[in-house]
This record gives sequence, structure tokens and C-alpha cells, in this order.
Amino acid sequence: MSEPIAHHHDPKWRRLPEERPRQILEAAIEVFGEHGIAGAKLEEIAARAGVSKGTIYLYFPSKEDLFREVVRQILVPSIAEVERELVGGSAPEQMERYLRLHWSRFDRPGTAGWVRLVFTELHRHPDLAQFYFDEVITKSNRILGDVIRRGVSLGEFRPLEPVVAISMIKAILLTHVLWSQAPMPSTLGGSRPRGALIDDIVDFVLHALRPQAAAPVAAPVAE
Amino acid sequence: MSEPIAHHHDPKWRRLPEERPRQILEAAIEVFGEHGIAGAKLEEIAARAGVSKGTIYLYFPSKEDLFREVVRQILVPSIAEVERELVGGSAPEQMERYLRLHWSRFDRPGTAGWVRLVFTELHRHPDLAQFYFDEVITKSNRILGDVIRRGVSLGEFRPLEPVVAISMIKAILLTHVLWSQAPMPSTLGGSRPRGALIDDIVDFVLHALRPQAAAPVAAPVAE
Amino acid sequence: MSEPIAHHHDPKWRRLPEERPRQILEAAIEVFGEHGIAGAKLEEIAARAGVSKGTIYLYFPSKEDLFREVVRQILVPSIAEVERELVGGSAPEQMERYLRLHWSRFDRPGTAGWVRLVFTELHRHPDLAQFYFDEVITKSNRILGDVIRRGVSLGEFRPLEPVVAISMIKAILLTHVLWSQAPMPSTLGGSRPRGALIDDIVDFVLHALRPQAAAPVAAPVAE
Amino acid sequence: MSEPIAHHHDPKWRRLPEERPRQILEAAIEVFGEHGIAGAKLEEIAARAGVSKGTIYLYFPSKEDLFREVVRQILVPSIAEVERELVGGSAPEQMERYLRLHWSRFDRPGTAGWVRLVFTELHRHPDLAQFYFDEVITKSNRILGDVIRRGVSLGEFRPLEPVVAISMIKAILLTHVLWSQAPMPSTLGGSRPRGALIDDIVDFVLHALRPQAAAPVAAPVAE
DNA sequence: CATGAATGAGGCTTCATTCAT
DNA sequence: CATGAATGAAGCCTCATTCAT
Repeated sequence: MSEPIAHHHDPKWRRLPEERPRQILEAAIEVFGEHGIAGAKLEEIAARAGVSKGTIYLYFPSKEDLFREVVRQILVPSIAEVERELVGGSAPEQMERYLRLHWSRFDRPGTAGWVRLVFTELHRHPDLAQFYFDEVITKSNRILGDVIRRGVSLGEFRPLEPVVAISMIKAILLTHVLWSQAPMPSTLGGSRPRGALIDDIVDFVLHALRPQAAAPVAAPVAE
Repeated sequence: MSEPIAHHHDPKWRRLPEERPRQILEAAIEVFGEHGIAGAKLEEIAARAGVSKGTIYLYFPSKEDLFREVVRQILVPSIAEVERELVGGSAPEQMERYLRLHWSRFDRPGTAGWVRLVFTELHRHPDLAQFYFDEVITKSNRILGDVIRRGVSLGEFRPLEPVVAISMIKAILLTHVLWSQAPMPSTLGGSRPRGALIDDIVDFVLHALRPQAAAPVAAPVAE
Repeated sequence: MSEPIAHHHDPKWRRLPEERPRQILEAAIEVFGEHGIAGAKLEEIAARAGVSKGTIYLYFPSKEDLFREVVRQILVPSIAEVERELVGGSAPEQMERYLRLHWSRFDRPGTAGWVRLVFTELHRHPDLAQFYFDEVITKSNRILGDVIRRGVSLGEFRPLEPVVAISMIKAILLTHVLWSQAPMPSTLGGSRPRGALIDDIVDFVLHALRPQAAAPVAAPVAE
Repeated sequence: MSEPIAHHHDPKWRRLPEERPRQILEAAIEVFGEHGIAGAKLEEIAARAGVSKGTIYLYFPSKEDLFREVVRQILVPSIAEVERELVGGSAPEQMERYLRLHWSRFDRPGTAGWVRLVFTELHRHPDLAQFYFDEVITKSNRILGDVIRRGVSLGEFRPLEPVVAISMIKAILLTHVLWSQAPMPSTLGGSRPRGALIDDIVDFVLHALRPQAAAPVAAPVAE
């Protein structure tokens, strides 16, 4: 009945050195996304990566650096793609594509956590914030700004500051990524079918950008 | 045997014991807002409240419960006011008032932190999330929903689901509260004057809601 | 048979806040002396001080700082006394008193460890080394240098560089402190009665300093 | 099926396996000398030996044993030489040669570290201390003791216990080896030219040993 | 009531040692 | 033989919580 060989070490690890960093990074994405920087525990990252705590330190000098690498290697590369897929079509079409592209990119488990993280904890790590701003936000904004500028100059969008439009559009997009995956009673209402959300967003944004109407009820809008 | 007047009480003033809880709660708002739930240290809350760490435990069983009470006692009451100030005017006027009211309410140091907190940490405390949802969000949404429904039925807004509009509007509003106070290289661009932000928001939202143009040309409503 | 009240918290600590720092410092002297800086474990210091690990951090920001304080508060003050007790007598008498004074001061359990520590680990902490050099060594050397200079100028000592004599004398003194308490098979020979050691030192040093003889066999001393 | 010559061995040269232990021991001397027993890292020893960490364990069962072997194989053999070079000359001459011989042997980078190590960490490893005492110190002391006994019996030295003289002389010699290479603000004063140190030591020791003078000023020296 | 000293579980990090390749 | 990836015990430090005063 007793198991005399309780301590028998059955091969605890297989050698996959080339894969380790990525395994760890991917576990880290999940855990950082779920618990934030401070709340993430190396123990858990290690467990999900299927390695021991010490192993992480073979590849990353510290928790902070691990986080840095996650930002660097996982988040940044995802920007480039978007630009490529945007060419062609009218400005509103491009805008819709932009929105849907990002949505599908973000609408995956684990991503919401990162949006949250960027909203929340990044500002407490100024160097990372700067890095993220330079590498991700600036590039992303340029792409979106180009679409808006083009639409405005072609009369497909009403005239407005690209920088303002960018801000509004991103606020809507990112916030809904966050909300759409919240494992809570929905911060919102949730009475809306999940799949339709991106349709609502596209609709709302395009309405907000569309050129001025004849102006039937326009008068009262002044303040 | 007892020495009734042994210690001369600094006759200046003594905080009424009944005020203690409130002092603590107010210190807690600040600290939670700045550092989040996990990052907030009781030591700091105690220091700002001018009491000792132990005193907090006389009134609140734990950090978690302290947070709960903050949400309950501080955040909830602020909703009621809004409704009162909204009566009268057209739907767009009400909407603008709603936006500016919230903006001015939020555009204060310390508030951004709470928006952040709600965005990011609340979901890890399901009971609080539920409570917050029931007490704050639901009420707030009802108010905003009424404005939208009214505007739609009067033809002042284009027809859309109130629940969708609410979601979009809140996303824009809350996110900009967050961004506008970020002590970072600005997630946005910042090339926009701070004060104008709410104008931009009002403009964007009203454009997104305005009814379909009867006729395209539309003398520009002046931007 | 079972002890149902196993977990009963019998008053674990008595409040002696004013004594704590000193208790900890004294435990730290012992443990640092025995194990060196790196080898000292806070756990053990805490245990000897009769407090918990965490308590140390109420009074000292880190292990390094604890060590710093030990140096500052324990070692430095012991220098001043020496000078006072040195006044009066011939230079050889003063020298003898200097040696015996230091010997008695050092010939206590725990001190040898510190000599060792200063010999060994201090140089890896440049700021502490500098501090120790400025606060302890410089002062101590000045006192000893004065004695030597006086002896030389009065013809009670043979002429030699004070700085050289200081170096030699301290080497002898400190090294024997170290050796005399070594819990080893004695690095030395040990065939010498412990108590006589300081007599031997005094004898050796005074012979080394005594003025040139009238000129008996001096010749072979040439180098 | 097997690919016998799959990897072309860099034909340059391959270290003979028999040399491995020595390479490791020599790297270990350096690293132990620089960082002490506890502070030495196998990683660094392996790196300097040009092998991997695991290889060390092929030859030495543990860090402790590696240290043991270093003491055994490296330090012990260096004693024998000294005796050979000492024959001939008067006792003072022999003494001077003894001092200069050891000085030149020790006055090399890396050696100071070992003096430090022997002073400070050896006693924590009683078996090693015993071994070191038996193999190194005893032998070395015998050599020095012979010189002293000879000098005393010939009247070249004043009468004193050889064991005492040995102790004093070694204290001076070893301590100055330690100090002379200290990378600190100098425990000493340093206002003395480095090269002259051994001259000062020789001078001091010989003065301390020289026979009683005719007795001019002898009186005050009385103890 | 209020205090703040004390606690100790828990997290990050290091490094001697093991072992599959 | 040799490698170096992997492990995990152990140490430092933080901070929510407790409790004698």
C-alpha cells in the first residue's frame, strides 16, 4: 500500500531550451494580463510555463525585465500588420476595416487584461510607459491619423482635428475591449449581443465622422 | 486613587470620535485612487487620516472592507446630484450638460485614479463589482438612457439603442478623464489644450447622435 | 494527552520599545562577528534579540544599514575613552598602557569576530570602509602616533617613522586579538598561557622601540 | 545509421582531461582568494577555468571539497621551498631572508586574498583549519623557530621564547601582506612607499630581537 | 478609544547541486 | 567526459493584521 518510491524523480523536465523564453513570455502575458504587474506572481508564471521559479531567472534578470520583454516582444510586433491591411478603399471603409481589425485582434482572451494593464499600471513605470508610447501608440496613431486626414480632405469625413478623432475612436475601441471581456456583471449593460458590439462601434464612429448634414435641427447644437 | 485630571488635554480641540471613520474614508479615497487596491498601504492611509494604523481596524475589519465602505459611502452619493441638475432643455442640451457635469465632477485630482481603479481592479472583487454596478452604474445609466430615449423620440437624436449610446458615451467620457490626468508622456498626443477636451467630447458625441441629414449640403454648423 | 491549547498565544512580546534598537544592535554585533556580513542571517539576529524578523525592519532599513549602525554606534564610541586614560607617564609607560588597554578592551568574546570582520569584509563595502577609516582608524592612529612622537623626541624610543611604528604595533595587537580567541586548534602554538600574551606583546613592542644601545653589537643589523 | 564524423572537432587542440582538475583548482584559488569561501561562486570558477559548472562536479563532490583540495594541493607545497633557501648566514641574516622571501612570495595579486581567507574563514571549517595548521603552519613555524633558537643560542638575538617571537613576526608579516594590497583607503596610512614596507618590517623585527644593549637606557624598559 | 510595536506569511531573488542529453 | 538547463532551498524584505498598553 505504501509507495516506497514516493521520491522517485520521474523526469521532471524535458530540454527545450530554445522554447523556454517563449513559453515563459506566453505564460507571463497571461498572468500579467490577469493580475497586473504587481499582482503577478513569478510562482504562477513559472507554473503555467511548466518550469520552476528559478528557471525564469535563466532568461530574464527580474520580474520587471520580464514585463519589459513581454511588452517589447509581444505587443510591439502586432502593430505593423495593421498598416499593411489598410490600403485601398474609401476613408470610411478604411476606418471600418481599422476598427474591425483591431477588434478581432483584441477580442481574444488575455488581451483585455493588457488593455487594462496599459490603462492602469503602465504610468507607474515611466520608462516602460515611454517605450510603449514611442513604439506602440505613436505608430498606431499615425496610421489612424492618416485615414482621418485622407477622409477629411476628400470630404468623406466632416472636418475635425485628427488628434481629437484619434483620441475619441481609441477611447471607444479600447474601452469596449476591456468591457467586452470583463468577467463581471458587465460594467455596461450587456443586454447587447457580444458579437454586435463591433457593429455598434463602427456605426457610432462613422456617424460621428460623417460630413455635416443639411442641418435640420442644427441650430440648438451651438452652446 | 485615580487622577482624574492628570494629563491636561491640549485644550485646542479634539477630533470627535464620530468623525474618525470619515477621516479615514477620505484618506482612503486618495490613497486607493493613487495606488490602486493592492498598492494602497494602510500605513499611508493612516498617516493621511492623522490616525494610527491600529485605529483603522477599530472601524473597518480589513483593508478589503475599508475599500468596500469607500465605494459605498463616497462614490454612490455623488450620483444623485446629477439627475437633479439635468431637468429642462432639449435632449442635446441635456446631453451636453450631462457630459460637462460629469467632466467637471471628474476633472479633479484624485478622480482619475478612481476611474482607473474601476476599470482595472474592481473585477477582481466580484461582490464589490456587483455592488458598484447596482448602485452606481445602473442608476447613472438610467439617467443617461432617459436623455437618449427622449432625444430619439423627439427626433433630436438619430434612432439608436440607448444601451449602445450609453456605452459609447461613457467610454469616451471615462477614458478621457483617465487620460487627461495621466502623469505620463500622455497616452494621447497632448497637442490639444486641456481645457478644450470636454468641448471636443461634446462635439464628437453630439455629432454621433445627431439625426440623419435631410439633405447633405448642410451649411457647416461651425465647428 | 493532546494539548488542546497548543495555539494559545501566551504573551509573545513585552513592550520595551526604547530597548529594542540596542537589543538588536547587540545581537547583531554577535552575529556579524561570528559569521561576517554576508554570513549573518537576520533570522538569527532576530532570534538572539528575542524579536521577530520583521521587527528589525522597524528600526533599521536593511541588513546593510543595520551593519552600518553597528559600526557607528558600537565601535566608534570605544575609541574616545582610550585617549583619556593615556595621559601621564613616560612614553614607554604610555605605550604599555595603550597596549594593555586595547587588549583588555578586545579580549572579550565577540570582539575577535569584529577584528576579523574589519580585516576581511570591510573592503567590500567601500563606504563603510571609508567611514570606519575616518572614524576609528584615523583617530586611533593619531593617539598612538602622539605617544610615539613624544617617545622619540624624548629619546625614550629610537628614532623611527611614527607611521611605521603604528602599523607594526597594530598588526601585532590586532592579529593576536584574532588569534587569541580563535576557536580553532590555535593558529599559533598555544603552548603559551593565554594571559601572558599581552605581556609578550608589550615586551616585544618595547624592545622594538627602545633606543639604540650604546653600540654593542649593532653592526650586523645592517641590511 | 550512425554518423560517426558528424561534428568535426575543432581540430585545434583539446585540453587533456587530466589537466582539468588543475585548471579548476587554479581558477578556484583566484576566486576563493577574491571573494572568500562563502562569496565564491562556482559559476565564476567554472568560467575562469573555461569549463562548465557541471564539470566541476565531475572532479569535486562539492564546493567545500573543492576548497579543501585547493588548500591541500596548492598551498601546502609552497612551504617546502622556503626551508631550502634559508641555509647559511647569521641568524639575523637568515631572519631577514625569511622575511623577504615570504614577502616576495606573498606580494603578488591573489595572495592577499588567501591571507585574508586564512585569517577569517578557515576557523569555520574546523577540519580544514586543523589540516592547514598541521600541514602549513606547523612546518612553517618549525623553520622560523629554528632560526630564532639558533640566534638566541648564539647571542645574536636576545633571549625570548621562540613561540612568542614566531607569533609576533608572523603577525607583522601576514597583516602587512593583507594591508599592502587592500583596495581600500588603506587601513594604514599609506603615506609610506609600498616598496619600503618590507624594509620597515625587517628593521622592526630585527630591532625587536636584537640582544639587550649594554644597558644605557635599559631601566625604564622594565616591565 | 487609540496607539504603534510586533508579528509572520508570502513574494522576489540567488546559487549550489542535479541530471537529461 | 562534458554540458548547461533546471531545480528548490534559503535568504532578504514588505505589509496586513494583531494586541499589550
